[in-house]
Amino acid sequence: MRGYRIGTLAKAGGVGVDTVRQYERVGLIAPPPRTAAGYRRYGEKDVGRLRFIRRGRELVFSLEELATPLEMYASGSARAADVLAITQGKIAKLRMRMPELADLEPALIRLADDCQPASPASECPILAHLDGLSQAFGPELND
Amino acid sequence: MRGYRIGTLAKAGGVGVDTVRQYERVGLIAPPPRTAAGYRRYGEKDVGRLRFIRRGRELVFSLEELATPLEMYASGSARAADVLAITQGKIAKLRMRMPELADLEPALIRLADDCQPASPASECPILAHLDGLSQAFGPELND
DNA sequence: CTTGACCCCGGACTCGGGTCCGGGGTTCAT
DNA sequence: ATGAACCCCGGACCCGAGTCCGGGGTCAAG
Repeated sequence: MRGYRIGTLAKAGGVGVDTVRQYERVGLIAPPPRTAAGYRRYGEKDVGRLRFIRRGRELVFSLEELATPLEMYASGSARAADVLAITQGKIAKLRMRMPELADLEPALIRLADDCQPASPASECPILAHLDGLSQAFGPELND
Repeated sequence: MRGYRIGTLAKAGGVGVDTVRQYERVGLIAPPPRTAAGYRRYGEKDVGRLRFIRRGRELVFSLEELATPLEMYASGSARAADVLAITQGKIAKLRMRMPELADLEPALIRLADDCQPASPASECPILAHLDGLSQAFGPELND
């Protein structure tokens, strides 16, 4: 019998069997054809799709965010303009977050380098910096 | 009476009142002193701390991940080495994710530019690319 | 001295994303 | 033809991170 069954697919995609079924439930993966006995049978494309989802999850994307384009693709009905809009929204979000992440890494590295491993935490520059973040914003709130 | 009360703090930190209390519950923010009437009274440091948490949340960090360094700081007991270890772990994680994000953005932009907004989704290059991700991995699983 | 805005608390609820359970069928190699 | 390994299903359960509720106290201004 041709194709993957759910366990094989799950392994290939790096997720659990339950997770695959979950994805099907929420509509992220189309209900596959079944064998006579009712077993799900998946193809090569499903492996790719599953990997894509997992990859997306590992980054920033919610299942819902992944669902929309996949869904549109499945029903050949959606217009590309819609996809474009979604994509641009995603880009905007990434734009906002990326520099913060980019800033963070070297800062952490520098701080880690400065660390005197034996000293008490109260002298740790990482923590000092962490605390220092409270500056740079100047609120004048007082009740 | 000196200091912020919870509503003011929440506003300053850009979160809800309930969220502040939630953070206190889970130990991310120390229980502040209270007025005679039982109102929480916060200081400048708390504003910074709250902002730090929110900032962290907006990126990739879970509350738990944020808790550890904050906690260590609170109890001056922790050794800087521990903080260093945590920080380096974080850096490693960022290293893994950053390039993926960095790759993603221009790819999305390029694809968006290519989009013919009026065409059916089946011709959308974004979706094509999405589907194309299934290549680049070559599994030889078959049962 | 009332009104409205604020605060207290604990517990319940939501939502997303899984993960586990249990009773039962299928497949396949030995 | 029997046991291990796999699959079915639905529903229960879990966790993180909030968010809402409801009954009650506080406080300042009009």
